Formats: sequence, C-alpha cells, structure tokens
Amino acid sequence: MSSFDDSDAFESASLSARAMAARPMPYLDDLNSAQREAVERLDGPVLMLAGAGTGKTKALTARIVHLLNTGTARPNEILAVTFTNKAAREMKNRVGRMLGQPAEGMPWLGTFHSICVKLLRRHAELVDLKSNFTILDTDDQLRLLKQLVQAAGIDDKRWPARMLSGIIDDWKNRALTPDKVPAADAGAYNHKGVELYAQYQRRLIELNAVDFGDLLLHMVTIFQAHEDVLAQYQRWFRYILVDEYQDTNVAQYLWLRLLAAGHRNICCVGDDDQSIYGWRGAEVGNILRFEKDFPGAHVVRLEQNYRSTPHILAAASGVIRGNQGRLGKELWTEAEEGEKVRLIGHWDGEEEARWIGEEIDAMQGGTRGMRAYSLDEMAILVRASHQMRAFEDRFLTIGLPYKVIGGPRFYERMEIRDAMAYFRLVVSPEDDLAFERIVNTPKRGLGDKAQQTIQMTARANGVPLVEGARIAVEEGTIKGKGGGALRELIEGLARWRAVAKSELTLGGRRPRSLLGEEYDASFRQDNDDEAVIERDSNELRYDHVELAQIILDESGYTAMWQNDKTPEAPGRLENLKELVNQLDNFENLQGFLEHVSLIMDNEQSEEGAKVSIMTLHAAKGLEFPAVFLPGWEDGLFPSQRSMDESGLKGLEEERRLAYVGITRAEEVCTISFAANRRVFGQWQNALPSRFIDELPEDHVEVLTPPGLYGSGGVASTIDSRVAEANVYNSPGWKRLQARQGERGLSQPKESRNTVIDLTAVASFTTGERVFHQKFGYGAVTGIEGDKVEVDFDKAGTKKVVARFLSAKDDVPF
DNA sequence: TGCATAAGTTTTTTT
DNA sequence: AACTTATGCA
Repeated sequence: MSSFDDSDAFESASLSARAMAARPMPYLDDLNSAQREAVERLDGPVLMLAGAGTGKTKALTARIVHLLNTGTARPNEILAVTFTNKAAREMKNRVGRMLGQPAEGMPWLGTFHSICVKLLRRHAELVDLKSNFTILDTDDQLRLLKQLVQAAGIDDKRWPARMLSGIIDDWKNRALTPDKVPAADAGAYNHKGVELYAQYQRRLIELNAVDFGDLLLHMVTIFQAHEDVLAQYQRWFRYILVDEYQDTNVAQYLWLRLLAAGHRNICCVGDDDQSIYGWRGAEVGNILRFEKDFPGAHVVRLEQNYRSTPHILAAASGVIRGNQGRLGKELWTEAEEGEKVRLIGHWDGEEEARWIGEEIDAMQGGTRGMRAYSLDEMAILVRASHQMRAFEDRFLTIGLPYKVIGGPRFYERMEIRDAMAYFRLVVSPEDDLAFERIVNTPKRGLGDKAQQTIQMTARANGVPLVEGARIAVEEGTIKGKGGGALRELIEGLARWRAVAKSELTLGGRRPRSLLGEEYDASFRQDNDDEAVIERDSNELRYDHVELAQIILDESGYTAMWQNDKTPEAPGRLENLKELVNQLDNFENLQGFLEHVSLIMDNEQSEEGAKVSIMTLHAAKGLEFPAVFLPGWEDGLFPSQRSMDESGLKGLEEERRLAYVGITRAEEVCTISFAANRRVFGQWQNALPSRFIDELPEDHVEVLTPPGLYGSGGVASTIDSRVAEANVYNSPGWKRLQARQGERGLSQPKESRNTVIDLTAVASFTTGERVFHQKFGYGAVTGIEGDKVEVDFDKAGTKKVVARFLSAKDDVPF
C-alpha cells in the first residue's frame, strides 16, 4: 500500500526537527500577532475564529508550512480538509509558493469528499462495496428513488421522489444509517421514509454505487465499527486542519472527531457569522461547541480586517449584531474611511437592473467622486439565482459584458451526462443507471415497453441490464427496428469495452494534471495487475481520447445533436468536444470518471473584463472592490421560505448571508431594493428588507434614483433613513409612483437623449430596425397614431409609444 | 413509439 | 414567464 507503511516517520521527524529548526521562517514575518499565534500554536486543539477578510487562508497555509518547515510533521501526515476543490487548490498553491517549491506529497489535502473517496476505496469491502464503486450523480439518484417509490405503490405526485431524496440526504448529513433514524422521523414521507431509505441503500450496494452523502456516512460507519482501521488513521494523521469549520455537518463533525481523537492536534478555522449552509445540514453548533468538544482548546480570534473600509465593516457589524448566540468578534481596520454604504430604492426590478447597469457603466469612468472601476472589479450578488435574469437581460440589451459565476455547471449539462453515461457503461457494464439513461438516447425505438422487457429479462436471470438486453435480443423478445438498434448498441458497448481494456493496459503514460491539480496516483494501483498483462503489439489500439470520440460517434450520439435544429445544438456539440479534450488530461476513462464525479466547480476562463453576477452563497470567500446587493426586500431577502421553514434560525442564517454579502466589498457597497417585482409571472409588491433597517445610519448614504427627486443623479441624503426605508408612506415614494405612472417605462438616460420628439412618429416606417430601452432591437410592423407596433427580436410583438423608440443607429449607448 | 399540445409547477442556496 | 411532465393523438 502507500505511504502508511513508512515506519520510520517518528524517528526521522524528531531528527529533522532539530535540523530544520535552524531554517529561516520568513513566512512568519508578515503575519499580525493573532495570525502568528494561530500559526505557531501547533499542538492541541486550536479554534481559529477568523472574521471576513482577516487573512485566514494566509494563516492556514502558513501553519502548514510551519509544520513542514520545523519538521514537526511530514507532508503526508497532515490532513487538511476544505469544502471546495477551489479552496483545496488554492491552499496547495499557496503552500507551494510559501515553501518555494511545489507542494507535492500532500496527499491528504483536499475536500471532505475527495479524501473520503480515497479512504473508502481502500476499505470498501467493510461496507460491502467493491473498491471500484461508482459515485452517482443526482439524476441517477433520483431515477433510482423514483423506481423504489413507484414499486412501493406510492403516488409519486403527492410524494415526489425529490422530497424523499432531500429527506435521505438530511439523514445522511446527520450520519444516520437506516437503523439509526430516530423514531421521531418515522412519519417522514408518508411513513415509508425509513423503509425506502433502507431499500435505497441496499440497492446502491447491489449497484456497487454510492451517492454523495454516502462518502462520509460509510467512512463514519467504518471508523465506528472497526477500531483497528480507525486507530491506524488516528496514528497517521498527526495534524489535522479544517477550513470553514462552521459549514461542517454532523457526519463531517463525527468523522473529524474520530480522527482527531488520537493526537488531538486539530486546528479548525471558521467564522460562525458566515455559516450559511444550514439548509444542507451544516451545524453552526459545531463551531459554537468547539471548546466543549475539545477541552483545553485554544481560541484565537482574527479580527483585523484587510479587505474593507470602516464604513463597510460598520454596516456589516450593525447587521450581524442582530443575531443571538454568536461567539462574538468585532472586525476593525486601519483602512481609510472611504465611501459610505450606498442605499437606493427602485420602482421595480427592471428599473433596478437598469440603474445598476448604468451605474456600472458610469463607474467605469469614475463617478460621484469615486475612482474608476474596471468591470472585473465589480460584482452583483443576488439572493436567489432567478434574480440574475433581470441583469442578464438588461446587460445583453446594453451590451455590458458580464459573467455568471457558479451557473449551470459543465458536468451537469444534459449532453455531458449522457456522454458520461456511455463512458461509465463502457468502464462498468453493470452500471444499470447509466444504461437506463442512454438506451434510448439517441432514439432507438426503445420505448417503455421494450425497456420493461429488458428489466424483466435482467431480473429473471439475475444479471445487469446490458446483459438482460443481450439475452432479450438473443431470444427474440425484442424484435424489429428497436431490436436491431439494441443489438447494435450492445455490440458497440462490447467492442468499446474491449478497446478500453487494451487501452488500460498500455500503462506507461504519466498522469497529467488538470487545472494544476495532480491526478491522484494512489488509486491507479487498482489497475496495476492488469497493467502487467502483455499485449500483442500488432493489436489495434486507441488511446482513451480517441476511444471517447469513437464511442460518441458510433453510438450515434454526436449525430443526434448534429441533426438537431434547435439553437442549443451547436453549443452542445462544442461542450462534447470540450469534454473529449478534457479527457486528454487523464490517464484513462476510469480516472476521468472519478475526477468528474467530485468536481463541481466550473472554471470558466473567458477573455476580457466582465462584471460578475453570482449568488451570495457563491460569493463566499471572494472579494470585489465594488459590490452591488440588489433585491433587499422582505420575502426575497430574507427569503420567505427560509423563514417559514426554519423560523428564527432561518432568519439568522439570512442575516449571516447579508453579512457575507456586505463584507465581500472592499471599497464600495451598494444595496438596493425594488417596490415591485414579478414573481411567477405575477406582479407583487414588497417592503424593503428588514436588514435595511439594521444598517447603522451613520454609515449609510441614501442615493436618489435619478428622476425621483430631480435628475442628474446627485446624491442627496434624506434626513431619516428609516423614512426612506419605509418608502410607502413617504412623500417621496408617492411622488415616485405618480411620476412613474405618467412616465410609463421611460428612464432617465433616455429622457436626456430622446428630447421628446413628436416628429418621431412620422419618422418610423414599416420594416425599419429600431431600438427600445426595455425590449431591445426589433423591426417596425405597423404604426397607429403615436403607437408603433414592433416585432422585437427577443420580446416578441409589442405596441409601444413612439417616443421610446430610437432608430437603430441612434442607440443611446 | 413519438410527437404535439395541455397542464401543472416552480424559484434559495450545492459539496 | 419558463420550464417540466402528463396526455392524447397520429
């Protein structure tokens, strides 16, 4: 096996400790005293309470470097866990930079999930799995659950499989195997929840598969049931570091506590004020309880903020103060005053998007006495992803470059999942879920009936679906067009598999790195035996990249999209191409599949400066000089659903989300809200968020929307911010309403450009290309008095007032 | 079986 | 409003 058997680790550690103690430690020099304390206190439990922007990653990496540099631990004796691949990558890079050499040989620096996969592959048999188990994606999981639900005779309309999936996830997050689910939860899912959970787990074992939650759950089960295995790791991991500890769930907490029980050298870094993942099982309680869980724990507070201005910090503190039961931290900074947090109200969501678009445009050149900001220094952080649409629409219309961070992930796209299912089936023919996914994609004339026949044949013979399908074709149970196509598919799969096998035996190829991340070599040993087999050198061989291409072509999958006339088809083909390209970074298909199932983040490397749009959750850990926080309305933010489901707890999490949002900003933070918003296609009005009332007045400046109290966008401070927040009763709001009615959809920039032009009516002709502030480009289809009928490219046919139109080459941007 | 249309559902956040 | 899923028909 691997590194675990080095028995001289301890002796050499103390020797090298002495030798290395003499080394210079420049990485300590630019740490403040709190950071330095967090770095140097290596032994015993340490809780590093690191507020936003206080240099926690710096301290964390310095701590690793310090462990290595002083010879206290070897790279492979350090367990360092993060939540995201991105964080793991960054830490690896920074350690390497600080060390002055690439941080190779830190095999246990990674996400909870990737480390658990590694461990679980070693000990799979202890939970009745084989070490080459597959990791299911959410689609597979749902399909499987749906089958079980239907088999149980439950109406899956009343009780959606999705809901069951949520319940099971929740149990897994709490480290509850089916036999441990408390009686109080027995009523879950129409009283069948626990039984279905048990069935689901059994089915997963049959399929030699795990879902995401299982990765941790199985490891906890193994550690609890096998003292010897646990003891081995307890001994091995001499130092444990955990990032974002406030986001750990019960399973992760148990896992850590079990592992840390040996040396008790565990250092958890986190910020209770930034715990925003309660909905997926994170327990703030874990961090709040740390000192109880680890008696004698040393707590270090990182409170000096290096990111934001005092006004921004004060605003953030003001909001977070509303939460109970915090560990308590007060951020401070040496930075200059800077801008106050800016607050602005709008009539509706579209106007908000319009205003932000203009403001961003203006800020590029420097406005309101502020410096100029480039597009990539600015970001819009929304509560819910559907809010992004308004901005995308608007920015598309005015041609403002933007990028959506954390949008639909590459590996979650339909075509990618289909292609992956083909690959999976080639690598493991018993992957029934993959088979189900692609039997009839592309269309092979195999509908429900044929698929049922396959299912039955497979079950009757106790074989996987592919084999069942083969038998069914052989026996002639499935004939005709579908039968022929099915035979072709089965033969294809066998052929590809043969190629894949010979490809695996090629060996010798060095694993290459993807995005700087080293493909973990320690699991290639699974194939080592095969690798020795000698091969006839004349045999036809393809490398796995070619093979992937062949699979997609011969299966007809590529052709399916080539023949597809929908506008997305070319993009999908592009994605498939990209998928095949990515494959080149891996040694074989299997390695690739393993990687992909754990990679959820989607690095897009697009050219040019762009404004970022993302959710508040996606923004955690990031920072921007200028941040826009739109949609601060009660119900949207804080989210109604969150409050309904989790009450005060939910509200507090929302408040932390607000705190996270504000603290992303370095220099300028602009909060906005709208009185009206379209929800499910229905106009609804809302009150400004209660969090707005919690902003400390002294640190907030209320901006006047242009056209509200006069034009020009000159900032005017309204005496009482509260009055402003309570806009509905304020005279200003009434005036806005009145004005809005008379102005219709007009907006300031336009009123400047379009000097109300009655001749405009006459100047349009049918067929002419025109531009509209709201609807974008279109062609005139008819004229009736002062109304013009326009067929807009995006918005369809609308009748609009002529003066809101401009000739195409007269676009005001 | 597969397509077109109708109905019903959604929008919180994701490793 | 936009999307998915169910239903009916060719």
